Amino acid sequence: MQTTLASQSVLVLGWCMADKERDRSPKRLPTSYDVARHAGVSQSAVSRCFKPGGSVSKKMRERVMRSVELLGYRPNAIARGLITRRSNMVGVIESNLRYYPEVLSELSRRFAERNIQVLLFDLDHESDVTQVLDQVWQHQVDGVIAAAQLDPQQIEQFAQHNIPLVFYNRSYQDIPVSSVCCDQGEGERKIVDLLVEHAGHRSFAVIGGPSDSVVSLQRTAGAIGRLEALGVTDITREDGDYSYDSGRRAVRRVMQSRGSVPEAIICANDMMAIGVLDELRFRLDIDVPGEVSVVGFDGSRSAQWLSYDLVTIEQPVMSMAEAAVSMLLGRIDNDALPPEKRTFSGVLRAGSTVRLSS
Amino acid sequence: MQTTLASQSVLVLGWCMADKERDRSPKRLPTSYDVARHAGVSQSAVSRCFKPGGSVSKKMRERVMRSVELLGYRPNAIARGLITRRSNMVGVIESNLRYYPEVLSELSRRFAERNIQVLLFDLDHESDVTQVLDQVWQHQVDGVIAAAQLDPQQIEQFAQHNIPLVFYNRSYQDIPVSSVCCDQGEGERKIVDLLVEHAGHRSFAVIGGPSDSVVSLQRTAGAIGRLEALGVTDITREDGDYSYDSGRRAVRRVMQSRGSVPEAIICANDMMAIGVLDELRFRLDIDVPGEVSVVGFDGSRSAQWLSYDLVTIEQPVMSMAEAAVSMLLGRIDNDALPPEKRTFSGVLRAGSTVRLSS
DNA sequence: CCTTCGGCTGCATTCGGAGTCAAAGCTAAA
DNA sequence: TTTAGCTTTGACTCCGAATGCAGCCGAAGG
Repeated sequence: MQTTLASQSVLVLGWCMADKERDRSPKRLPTSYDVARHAGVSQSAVSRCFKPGGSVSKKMRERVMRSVELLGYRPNAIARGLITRRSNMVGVIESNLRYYPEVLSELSRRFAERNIQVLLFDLDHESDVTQVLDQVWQHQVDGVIAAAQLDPQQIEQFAQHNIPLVFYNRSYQDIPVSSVCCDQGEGERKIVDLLVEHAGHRSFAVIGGPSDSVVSLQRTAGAIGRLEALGVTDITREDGDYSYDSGRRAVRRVMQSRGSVPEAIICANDMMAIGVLDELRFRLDIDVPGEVSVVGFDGSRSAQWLSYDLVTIEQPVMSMAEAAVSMLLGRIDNDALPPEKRTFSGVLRAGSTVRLSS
Repeated sequence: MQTTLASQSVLVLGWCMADKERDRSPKRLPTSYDVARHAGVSQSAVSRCFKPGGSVSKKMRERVMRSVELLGYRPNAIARGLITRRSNMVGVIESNLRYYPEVLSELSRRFAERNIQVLLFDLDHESDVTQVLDQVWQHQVDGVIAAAQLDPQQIEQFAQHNIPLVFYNRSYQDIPVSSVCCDQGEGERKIVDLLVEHAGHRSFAVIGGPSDSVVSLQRTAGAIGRLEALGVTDITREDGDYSYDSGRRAVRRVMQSRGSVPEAIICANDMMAIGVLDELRFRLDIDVPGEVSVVGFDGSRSAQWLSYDLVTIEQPVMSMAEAAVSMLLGRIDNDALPPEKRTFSGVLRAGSTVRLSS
């Protein structure tokens, strides 16, 4: 239909008058050419008015801006992106959006402040990355923040495509790649020390997260490693999938397999810890912290709710998000910046789910 | 390594043959021209190979695809978008991301299935829309799902720009615009009927959400309207901001202002209801449901946790997300589709925070 | 053997803004 | 008044993929 319209207008207007009198179909946004024609200047001039520090006289700028206002012109980010090779979009790959909304929210806000848009890639499982990466390449994002596990080959692709990549809470020891992490192992060690040294516990259950989550592996490995280092041998291990329900189920299995309640239950995240708490209190009728201590990891909102008041490790989400954003933007502006790994310590949150021996 | 391959092949083929031997800087992604040259065909042919139903012979397709594999070519979505005027991106404007992650998660997943990317716009307050809209126009999204309030003028801009718009949980009675909603008023009526008719309550507190949230207004108006229709006059009103803490504070104010506990407290969302529950039980030492009934709205995950087991209205998030996505895509494919408003009923969730008189 | 028809293919153009370059305008000094 | 030196401006090209059109080729039919 556009074509029909176009040829009609050519017919009506005749060829001679305007050099390029393409018909702008009514619903089409005005382009820089439209503004230029309206203001009686060249397209380059319009473009320069939108470039910070562009060489334009005051008079020209005013004149152009008046037409811009009048026509409601907005520069077309797609066209700009094509020529500048900058889309002003970053990709955020996240696999547990529903459990960790704060992270995305913080990231998106900080990018928005800098006029950068977030293209969202939400994974069902961390293992689904492959299809998603294809989309990432196609959309020419300027950089990517990955809160999901990539394999070394995939990371290498980022280097080849020259797209900056910053991991959020995933670290790779052997690969030179930027990351912002909360020190999972250290956090678990703090927790174990508390449980063993201050609470005097000697029998444990460790409830891990999904097997494709490296963070979960690090947390459970950290906890178990420290327990063993302290000479604790009574450790029951069960896994969940980070969800509340899986925490409830896991604690049942713990009870079944060991026949009695351990002195402490260490969960790979808060959500499962909350499930464990509820199952213990409301289904198994076991008192926390009277009969068993329960701890989590994350420092999520709900951990602080009065019903739970969970002992956990708080990840400094704000600082981590800020770090991730500034690292990524730094690498977008200067692709010579070397990979950098930043690790934040989690903070032990006091709560009432651990029985401290007095 | 891919790049190495590419330049090698160029080297082998020699310079003379290609008319436009522009230097492809090493880290630059291969373009359709590179593929064309490598396969010894025209750029149009490459392009056609990526168009479903494109007119290409089997032999040609195989040949091109071999080069595509070898060079690691991926069509550039930006360039494509410029010429097709389709970015294959939709904008999602959301203001309460941290409270309602499921919605975004569901939307994003369903769009991803259809190979459409989500450009995220997260607002601090619903009132911040203006700046965000500018970004929306610039990025040439194909459509927008708005879980935030827009004013009529802003809605009109979507029409002018010919960008399909579907509201999620915001409705406008007088303006012809598409929306998917949960019937807030009906939900509250169900709740009030339960509290008045089955529980026999006659004194109420209503805790509303932030004043710039229309959904909150609809909910509180629905509740209060029904209460008055049933002849209830003892209604205390306080407002929060949807957060847990604001729920706790609000219930304190309720107690202060009326001096005693009402028979039931109706909250504009689950999060505040949970705050109310915790404050009542752990700070004010008031039994729920023994001394007061508490109800929420949303049907969020945490409402179902055993510690709360909240009576609430469950919004059919899956159906609503699916509806929103298909409505939007429908209007993107066919801009003649008229506005459509779809309303889903919420489902009353039984729980243990209401004392039913036997 | 020639024509016709349909399927493939390549050429050239298009999308909208950015940047290069040379020309034009302006100011100030000679 | 002239000229050097600077700022401002416009013409033109480019980014990378999609597509209308014309030409080409092969198969089938006369």
